[in-house]
Amino acid sequence: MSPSDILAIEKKWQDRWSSQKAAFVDTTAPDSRGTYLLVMLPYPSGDRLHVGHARTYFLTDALHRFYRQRGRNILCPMGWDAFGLPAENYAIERGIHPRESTLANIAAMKEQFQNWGVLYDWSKEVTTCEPEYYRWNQWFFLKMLEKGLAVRKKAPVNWCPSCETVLANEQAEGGICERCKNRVVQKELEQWFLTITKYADSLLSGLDSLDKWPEKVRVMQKNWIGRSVGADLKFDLPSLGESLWVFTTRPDTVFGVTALFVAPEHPMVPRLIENHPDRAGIEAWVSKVRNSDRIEREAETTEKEGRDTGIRARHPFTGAEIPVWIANFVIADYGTGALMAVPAHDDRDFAFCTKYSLPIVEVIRRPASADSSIACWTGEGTMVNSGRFDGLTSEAGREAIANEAASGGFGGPQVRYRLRDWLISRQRYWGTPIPVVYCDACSWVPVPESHLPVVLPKDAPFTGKGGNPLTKVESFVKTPCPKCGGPARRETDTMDTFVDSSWYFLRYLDPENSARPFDGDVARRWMPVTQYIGGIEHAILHLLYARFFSRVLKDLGLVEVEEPFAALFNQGMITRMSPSGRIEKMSKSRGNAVSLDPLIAEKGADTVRTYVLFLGPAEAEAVWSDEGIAGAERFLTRVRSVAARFLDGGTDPAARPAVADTPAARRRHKTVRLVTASFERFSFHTAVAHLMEFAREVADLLADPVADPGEKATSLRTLIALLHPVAPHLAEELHERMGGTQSLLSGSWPEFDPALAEEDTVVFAVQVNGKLRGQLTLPKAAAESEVLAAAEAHEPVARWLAGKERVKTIFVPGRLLNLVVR
RNA sequence: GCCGGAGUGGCGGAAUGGUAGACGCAGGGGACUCAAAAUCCCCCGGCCCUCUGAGGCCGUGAGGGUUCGAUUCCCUCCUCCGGCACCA
Repeated sequence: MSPSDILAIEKKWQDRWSSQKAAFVDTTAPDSRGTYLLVMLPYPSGDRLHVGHARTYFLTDALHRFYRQRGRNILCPMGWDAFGLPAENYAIERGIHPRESTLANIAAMKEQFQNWGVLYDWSKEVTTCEPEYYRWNQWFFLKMLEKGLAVRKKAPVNWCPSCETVLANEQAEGGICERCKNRVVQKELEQWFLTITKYADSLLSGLDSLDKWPEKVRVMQKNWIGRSVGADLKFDLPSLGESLWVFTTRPDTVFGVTALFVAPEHPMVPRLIENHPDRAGIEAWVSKVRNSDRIEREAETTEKEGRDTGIRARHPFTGAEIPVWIANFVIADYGTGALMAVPAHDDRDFAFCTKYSLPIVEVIRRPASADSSIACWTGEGTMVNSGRFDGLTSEAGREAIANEAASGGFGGPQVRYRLRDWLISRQRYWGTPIPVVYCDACSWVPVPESHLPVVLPKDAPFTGKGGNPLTKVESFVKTPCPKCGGPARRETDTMDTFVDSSWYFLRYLDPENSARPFDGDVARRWMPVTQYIGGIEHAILHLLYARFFSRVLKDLGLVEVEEPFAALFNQGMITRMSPSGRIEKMSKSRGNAVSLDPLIAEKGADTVRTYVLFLGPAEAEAVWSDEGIAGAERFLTRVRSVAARFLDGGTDPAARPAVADTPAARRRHKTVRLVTASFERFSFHTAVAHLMEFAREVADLLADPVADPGEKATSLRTLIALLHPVAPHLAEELHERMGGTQSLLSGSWPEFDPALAEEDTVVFAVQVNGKLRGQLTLPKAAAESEVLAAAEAHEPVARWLAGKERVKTIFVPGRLLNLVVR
């Protein structure tokens, strides 16, 4: 068959699947329910999708088709994460409006999906940059405002000078902008936040129920949430008539406190230094620290620095006077932004106090077994120099001190999280307008629900200068105050695009709904998502936000489930040798991407799909090799020629086997069992391997002139049906030529008989002292005595038994006999 | 540093307590062909042997352990990859 024939057949089936709406599911029908298979929605980028991207879609499609063949009612939708910075930057560079380029990209990607033969229920398509979608972002925002879950507050935030916007904590990990990889700087700004921290405990404990999520992702989320158990303690500042709160995980070391450290951003800093003789010098130092970039400031290697405020605090237990310092390493928005320094038992405090010659007091005696050369003991031990607490273990001490603080009214047990509130304001055009109006008289006022959507104005000056183009669209900015009717200004910040992806899977279920974001009853029947598939890069960001949204929606009474994704699968990335000589993630910018379109035009989508699935375990990284595809190509060619030979031979394609139990039937049943199990455990590469093996067996069977015609036809039909998830075009075509009148997509998966799926004769391994000494072909059901008799009569085994005393015999039915001799 | 994951032929990998290397790539040999391509068949971890065999020994990062039997379970170590990292 020529390449053009192959492509023509692929086109024929693609057209047929799409015209017959093969993937359509009526989710809104009163009793509809089923399996929800979801793949992370793509960002419609201007670059065409390459091989590295395709893996997710191919394996999702294989599952989708497999489950359809097995008769499940399965929903697999697709949509577009259409807001985002690249489109806006493109507008600045090329003068093409983001909407225009985005819609063009969507059309191009959709065509690619069509050419790959991947099936989606396009009637559910969601495009997040459309007002019909983002109006519900605005609606959720208003609901969250009502509930106090959306708040405007001043906080230290990450500002990316290159993207000219603030970023959420999750999007500025390690002080690097997640998008452009530039360094971010700290700024103190008033911004909109979603109070994800209110759900910290629920987000953490919910992880335990996600037993079908990769352990890795759960651990990453757990660490990100960062729950710490300890105590809050109050230190009075008698000279100011105020007090300073600290959080510590080690209340047992409280008697070793020799200083308090506050963050340069701490609100009390101005008061602490107002009477300091070198106030100007300290202020200069504070602002220098505050303006430094995060990566520099948070690096562990950064030199610890501080300034003594001159203010003294009173130790709540000893009454001692201890100095209050401003320290550069104290993080403002963690805990209380202040901490108690215990240099004897904390490495950081030790480094700081040594540098500034602050006293070091040991209050935890290390266990006798511990290394005595370590200057700063941060482990557990026994309390000493701690008054009446002496002798307590660290563990008991933590509780005792915290309780003492509680009863004394100067603190108590406390749990703190590393997680920060989700900063959603973005000073960019291409996003969901935040539905708020600023009025001189009324402060900020929410846009009334009835005025939604606040539509993003089409015309905006994309100059790349002077920040957000939205601020320059007067017709958008100027608006009457919804409360007093006076002149007011609209909020020009837009929402983080992760808001869009936090609930799109709910909109898929009911995309036409114009009265509500989605129907609650539909959501009740289709949530949670049965299987979610996507890249590990979203382990924290998207998956955490979506889990947060689900909780909020549950509290709003819109959904019933707290966890939106029952099972998660992260496919491994595809790598390839770069021009630099390294094996790297496939990407256009690294110059190692393999374009899909030409490859498909040359070899057909089925071949590319088969090879990509065959590369290796789907969850592991896979190295692409240009030569390897030959194997997939040969395999499909063999299937074609085997089928052609059969069809030319004039045997009835619908024939059934005359006898149920034949060696060929056993191989067939076994293959069905193996391939079914492989798909069930996402082992696509072994599924293909079993199919390759079976294709050879079928070829041999068809070449056998005396074989049962019914067996031949059935084996070939089985091969075709099993091949469908991997190479659907070829499978559908051969199925049709074999007389199939209905698509393989509906309920065509072959059943297997467990009794026939096992070989009836097997090769028994005979071991002597655990070493293989012979192989005996015997009935699978052979009893121990039969195998033993055969083994003893078997010369190579007998040789090892001669003159030895038999100590023990281990028999594994159907597998092996091990004779232990002395 | 802490937390995950992984180390198996020339290469991708299979086998999760029971015959290590399924399936495929690359390589070698053969058939077909005037020839080539394609296709088909065979071989393909290393070493050893005057019993060339239904032969022996070694072999799944290294070392130890449990077991009749370990790629698989346990301990120690090495290497690589990923994540987090001044969060008190």
